[in-house]
Amino acid sequence: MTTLSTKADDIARVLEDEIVGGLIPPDTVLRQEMLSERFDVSRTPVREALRRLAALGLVSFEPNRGVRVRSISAHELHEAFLVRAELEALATEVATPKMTPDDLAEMDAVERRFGELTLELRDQARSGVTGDATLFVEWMQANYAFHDVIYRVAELPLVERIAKSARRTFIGDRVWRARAELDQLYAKNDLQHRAIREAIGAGSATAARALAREHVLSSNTLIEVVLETLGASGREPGWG
Amino acid sequence: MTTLSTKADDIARVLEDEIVGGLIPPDTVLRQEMLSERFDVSRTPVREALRRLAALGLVSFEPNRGVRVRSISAHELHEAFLVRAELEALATEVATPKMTPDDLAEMDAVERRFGELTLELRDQARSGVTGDATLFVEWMQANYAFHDVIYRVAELPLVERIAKSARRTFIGDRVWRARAELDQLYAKNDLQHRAIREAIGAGSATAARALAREHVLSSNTLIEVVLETLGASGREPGWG
DNA sequence: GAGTCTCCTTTTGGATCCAGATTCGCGGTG
DNA sequence: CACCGCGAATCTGGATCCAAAAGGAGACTC
Repeated sequence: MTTLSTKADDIARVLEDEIVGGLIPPDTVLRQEMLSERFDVSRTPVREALRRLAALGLVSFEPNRGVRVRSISAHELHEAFLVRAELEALATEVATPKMTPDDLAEMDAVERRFGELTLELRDQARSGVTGDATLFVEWMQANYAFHDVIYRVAELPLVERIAKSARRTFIGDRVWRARAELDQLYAKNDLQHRAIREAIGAGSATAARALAREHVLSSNTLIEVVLETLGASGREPGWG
Repeated sequence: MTTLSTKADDIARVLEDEIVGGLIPPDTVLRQEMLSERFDVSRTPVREALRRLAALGLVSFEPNRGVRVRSISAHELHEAFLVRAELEALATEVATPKMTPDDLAEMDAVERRFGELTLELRDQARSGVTGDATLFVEWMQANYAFHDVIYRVAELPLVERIAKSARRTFIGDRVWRARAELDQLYAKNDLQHRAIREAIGAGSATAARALAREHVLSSNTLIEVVLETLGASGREPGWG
């Protein structure tokens, strides 16, 4: 039985998830000793993990002062959506002529699931229940699953990697708290998915491309509206 | 007097340049001790630097076996061009309405310089001189300088960062050896730059966008043709 | 003679140790 | 009372040390 992975990589993956998931909020200072105790290792692999996160742009080193979780500005969030819009448009265009009937069937299945979750989520949002975030997380994952089918068919690993890393700047937790205002986004996303699916089914790469681009861009505008209504919402640390 | 930068970052920057510049060829195994001797430090900062390079995708860790400089496949190179095409198109579109007369003047100056170098390079290519690569490097830098004006005006740091990182997969050294076959690329690049400049000057964001996209894509096809004619060209280590 | 087992060298991953930088509190000074 | 300087506590960056994994040469077996 070989190790197959190094501790630095394991730690990096965990921290990565926690940062992009909003569990570790922006501007948090990560103390090396704290992390080394938590993961029960020395500071050496911790620092290597932090270097990786720094290269990914998730944290920033301030020499002799510590590492800080980077906060995403509104501008950066906007840019991330622009990047995703272009790259998902590209992936959709490339994927369209490569779609097999099986792939289309998978898209339908994923989309059906997404549609169901959308309904549930809209119900919950309208009823004003401030329940847990699990439903939202599921919905988000189903949303991504739809796009992931496209990425898989497109066979553009580099594009996929970059787009997914741009996807991460979208802090789920922050937006989740405003889910009551997201009714429009839920409905529109669902409709746009169907439109993309139909364009792909019709074999129109250019239409599918345009729809994919608009889909991401419209998500962007809605998210920005929501964040604006939220204003400078307070944020609990929930960590440290 | 503070340090302002850490050794790991310094080392990472140097290695980064050497890898993207082709000075350290793909598939090279980087021995930690060798690097620590070279930079006169211990292996600790060396490994942190390597972690950063790994996160950037320039090297890959093989647990307990070492780090290897990643070789870019033809498919990856193609993808990198696709990404650049989309993102430079986006940046050009965004930059167009923001261009001031001063910016346009700078574009003209940079483009003039690029045109001169293009002529020189075509002369050298036709004369069959197998001189040093400095002229090619200058030409490449002038080429990038043109696009950099657009990036600066667009004010999309994230887009710029991603596009430039995609730019790096283009190993200058490898293509340089085929410069005699690149006469078309030289001429076409120059003409396309002018077309982009004119579209921006005319304030047509959509035209500029389309031209920028085609510009990058046509570079791609030409590069691929060249690499194909080169076939599986041998490569000297020149290192280690 | 080919294949395999063993031992030794090399190299990596991780732990521990040390020097320098930053922070903070405390007392002195105008 | 505000301000400056000094020293301890804290934390980072880097060096050194150690265990374990991979690789390779030689002996041993069939």
